[in-house]
Amino acid sequence: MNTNPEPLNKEEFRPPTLSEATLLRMSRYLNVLEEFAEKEIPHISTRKLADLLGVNPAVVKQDFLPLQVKGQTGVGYEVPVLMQAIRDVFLSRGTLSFAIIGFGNIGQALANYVSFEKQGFEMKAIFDVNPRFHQYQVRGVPVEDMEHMEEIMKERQIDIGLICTPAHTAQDVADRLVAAGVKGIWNFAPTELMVPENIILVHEHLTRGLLALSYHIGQRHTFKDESPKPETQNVWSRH
Amino acid sequence: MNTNPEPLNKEEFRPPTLSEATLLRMSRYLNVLEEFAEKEIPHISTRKLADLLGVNPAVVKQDFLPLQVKGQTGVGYEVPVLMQAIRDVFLSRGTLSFAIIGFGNIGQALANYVSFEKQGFEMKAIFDVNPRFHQYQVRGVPVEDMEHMEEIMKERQIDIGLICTPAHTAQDVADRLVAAGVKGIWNFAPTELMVPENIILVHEHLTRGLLALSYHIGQRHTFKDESPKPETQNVWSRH
DNA sequence: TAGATTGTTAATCGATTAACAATC
DNA sequence: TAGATTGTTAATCGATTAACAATC
Repeated sequence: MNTNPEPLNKEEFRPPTLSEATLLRMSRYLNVLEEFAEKEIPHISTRKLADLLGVNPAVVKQDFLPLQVKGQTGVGYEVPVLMQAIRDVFLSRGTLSFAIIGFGNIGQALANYVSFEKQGFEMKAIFDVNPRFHQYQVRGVPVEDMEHMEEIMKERQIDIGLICTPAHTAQDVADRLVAAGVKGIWNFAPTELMVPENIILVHEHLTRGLLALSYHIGQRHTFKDESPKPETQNVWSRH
Repeated sequence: MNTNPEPLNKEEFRPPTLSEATLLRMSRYLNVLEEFAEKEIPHISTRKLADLLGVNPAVVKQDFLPLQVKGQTGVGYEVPVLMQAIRDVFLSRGTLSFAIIGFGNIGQALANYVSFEKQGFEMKAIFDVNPRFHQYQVRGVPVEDMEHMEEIMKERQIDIGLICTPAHTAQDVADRLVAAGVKGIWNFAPTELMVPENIILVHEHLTRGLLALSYHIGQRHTFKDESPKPETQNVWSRH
């Protein structure tokens, strides 16, 4: 991408460029660190983290390389310090606000999903075309009609839109979210979307899980079974 | 991986080994193909598919390499044929049944998520510890107490368990699912799990999306802006 | 034919893994 | 000290991309 080796001479903090694989692991590290913090376990090593996620310890070390954090040789990392360092990478710009579009099954589940708040994200609006939902509210946020969505979202300066509508209206909603000035879109509808270059688009591929499961089960029960299967001795591990 | 070039002499169909990245794209191809089938568009090319997903056409060609399907030079693939070929990779062993454990927000959303049925998966049970849910049912499937979960699941020969409980009980549920004889687990709780080698475990990392969004928005609005945006002219003086 | 696309091989790129000196 | 772990460099591996002959 960047071929000419320009010297890095600005030393102010800048979040490093992370691959999608690293980003995924980072969110998993954060889950683990939150558990450890709750249990007041003071330290954690790359080895431990790797064991928990089922990855090679070297990958954890590589992930931490660009972080603004120092571990203690022979001991590991301080849980709160490491946790903060990872959060800083993600939330360097402060907290973000979001709106949910579509108050169907998934929309309702996400509106009630408190983990988002715990991570510092604020739900500022919920929209649905169906009038029967307009009487509802979730933790103080009412379900509103979609007619004035753009104005409402601009007014409340909402950063992210969560598309929870059926697939055939998702592109339409995406266009309106762009018009409403969002910086990013999180798409839960099982369809591909077109958005301008400057909009961050994250797709939640819910059927991927089902298909991956089906594929791997098919693989295992067709071919792995050929060899051992004395109840496989239950070797517990992460994978 | 396989260095010695052993001749492929069994020509019965065997699903090829697919990477996680390929598996994810496969599920996206399927989404697109279903849309095209609905609109009765007869053909699709790797170029078109690549454009829709935002990937390089070469990656699509590579993904299709192990598929049991032939495209027409100069035309592309027949939509129904390609769709079936992809489904065959995933569902080679027939349909799978699943149970939902935990009838909270996410559990309810998944129980009502009809796409699973459309893909040929059958919901055979729903469990929750809370008695107030035991009066409910979703499309004929009642919410049952967790006490006899293992027996019920064995009896109904359920293949997959969807963990939709809070994080702190997820490992416990996983252990019981293993005891109940599932082949795979789909974990929606934000925690890492230990399961035996022979159990397929798929993790749905719901906070990943939020963090990825936050990270990319931070990146873009901090550094991409450096070029245009007149306020950020910022001539950096070295010292 | 001209234009488009498949299907494959080889080249490139990036991510994972191994290895180990430094250090608590 | 002995044992454990960090932090980094180099090697390996696998996935993506490029290129192009074959073909409709």
